[in-house]
Amino acid sequence: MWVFCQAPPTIQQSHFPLRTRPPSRLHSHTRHPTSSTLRPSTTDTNHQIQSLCKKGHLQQAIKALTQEPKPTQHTYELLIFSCTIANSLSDAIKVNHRLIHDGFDQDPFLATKLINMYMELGSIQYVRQVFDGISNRTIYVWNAFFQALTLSGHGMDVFDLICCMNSDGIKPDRFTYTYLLKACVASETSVSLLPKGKEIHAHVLRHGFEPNVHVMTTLVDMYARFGCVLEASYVFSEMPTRNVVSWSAMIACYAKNGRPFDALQLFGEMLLEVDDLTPNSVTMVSVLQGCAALGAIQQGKLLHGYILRRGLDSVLPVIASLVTLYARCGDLEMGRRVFDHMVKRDVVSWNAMISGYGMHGFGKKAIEVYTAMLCNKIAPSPISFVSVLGACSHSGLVDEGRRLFESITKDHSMRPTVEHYACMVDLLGRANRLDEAAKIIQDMRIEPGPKVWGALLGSCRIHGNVELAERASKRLFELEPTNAGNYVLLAEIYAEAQLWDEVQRVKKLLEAQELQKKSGCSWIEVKRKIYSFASVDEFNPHIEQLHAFLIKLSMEMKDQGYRPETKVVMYEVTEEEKERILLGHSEKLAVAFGLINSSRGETIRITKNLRLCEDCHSVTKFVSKFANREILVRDVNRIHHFKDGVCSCGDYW
DNA sequence: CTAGGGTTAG
Repeated sequence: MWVFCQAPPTIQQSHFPLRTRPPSRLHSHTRHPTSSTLRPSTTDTNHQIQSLCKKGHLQQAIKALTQEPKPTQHTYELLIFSCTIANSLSDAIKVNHRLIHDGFDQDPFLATKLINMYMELGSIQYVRQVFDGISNRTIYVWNAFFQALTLSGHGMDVFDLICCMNSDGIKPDRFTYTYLLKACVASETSVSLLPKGKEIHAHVLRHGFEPNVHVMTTLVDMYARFGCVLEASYVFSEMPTRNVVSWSAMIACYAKNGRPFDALQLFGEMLLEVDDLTPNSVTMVSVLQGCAALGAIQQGKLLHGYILRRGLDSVLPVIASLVTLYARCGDLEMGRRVFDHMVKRDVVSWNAMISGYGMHGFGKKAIEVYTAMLCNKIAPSPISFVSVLGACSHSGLVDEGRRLFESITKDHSMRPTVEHYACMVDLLGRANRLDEAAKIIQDMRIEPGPKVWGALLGSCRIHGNVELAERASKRLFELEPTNAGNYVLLAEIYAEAQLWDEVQRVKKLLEAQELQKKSGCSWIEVKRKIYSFASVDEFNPHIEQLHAFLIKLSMEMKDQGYRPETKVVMYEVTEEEKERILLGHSEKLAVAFGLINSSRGETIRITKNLRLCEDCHSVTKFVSKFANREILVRDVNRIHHFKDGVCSCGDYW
């Protein structure tokens, strides 16, 4: 078990001159022969244009350009830079025309600059025009073009072009490889480009780029984005040299691919590294994510302290992650406090706060924060709407949600995405307005994806609607045949309706594809250590004690009116057997463990990987009353706050 | 001219 280690010293040595080399010239590659280095005395107008550019007076610079018969390469370099800063495509085109007129169109240095400029200005057509227009293509020109294609989502084109580059006799360099790898993950194709990525990986090794940290880190990141944790960790472990970025990439890989524990563990290893490796804000964001996923609030508070000591507490992404950490760990007040202390807030930090309130079931509060954001003149992002609609959904605020959904188009002139539709279906479905939810899908102007149908199926599960569930699952089985969750949901719906033949049929579908139901798992943090419990777990060292505890508890509760919700058990077995299965649910084990291993008055915080089942929910309500304990359970959807026999979700989840 | 990061999610 990873225990947090001592933070490295905060103060860094800085006796040495920070710059060991004099500032180099911008680029070492071919400059135009007319460049100022070869022709020291250039005209006054050239000087004038250059200084106007440096002062940011682009319009005047362009005006002066018309009066200069022989602008130099350097003059054009500065003009191009100015157009980028001014974000003016029309001026860029003007300058470009004049540049061609002056015979610089075959200058690879300026072509590279032009490509970068048009990329910044978001015009891939002009990028292509520049590239097509130049025959003297240096590796810089190729790389700039690849970068532009990759960043604009045209990564696929890169793979065709690499052949042309080869036949031009130009060899890919370390920069080319990073762009190629990025193109694999950045391309929007229906088929995965993972095989392509592996192919490039082989090239990288064969051509001796293994010592290059940038290339190798990009490889780690590529595998991470394809969800190939094993491959990523292999590349990482084989890297001859690693720096903060490589470590951060690997930690992020774990955090993003459902391996939060490994993320924290790797962070611990990073702190122990002897080299002067100091985690930075980017590292901390991923570590905080890991902590939030684990619900490890004690570890999280240590990290918060570390962040304060390191002075990283003014970095926006770090604060947003802290807000989320506290919210997801159940300490909404602390999240709010962090949020309130922010000097400047961007849309992401507002979103974090909105969703924080949402997952705790404070829908009205979430809408309040959303409104406050608008008052602060922060434009909502698509995620703002997902957050606030999700909040409405958890609190059953149907009308408010409807209004917000309409405001997406009406007030913010944005188009609702599938995610937004999924939120609406969830909102209506949960509120048992299944027909309206189905109608939303019917009237959708975009293709309802798996998220939308999934939201409908989930609602059918809550309200036991077999007929609609069959319709939704039929579509889902087509759209994502290998998602076990969909089969399980349908089976649960059949089981609740006592349609055992159908349950068997769905289970067979699952087995035929060798898919498995995700097994339930709950965990709890005690003295900075995580203890996890699985639903069928005879190897757990505490299991006998916990079972005895639960059996006793269940008898006491039965005297007080508790009736096991045996309908949630998906097996056709006796009532007695069902009760036994229910008592073995991971969440109850975690609650029992928490009660045994914490002191009175201490809040018990549990995290679960699936949705809370009805029986666990009602048992936890009982326990909160009889043991007089506050219990927080975070399931996949939201946070349940149990106190005095009631849950904050109002039995609506 | 290069690499890693925040908010949402049935």
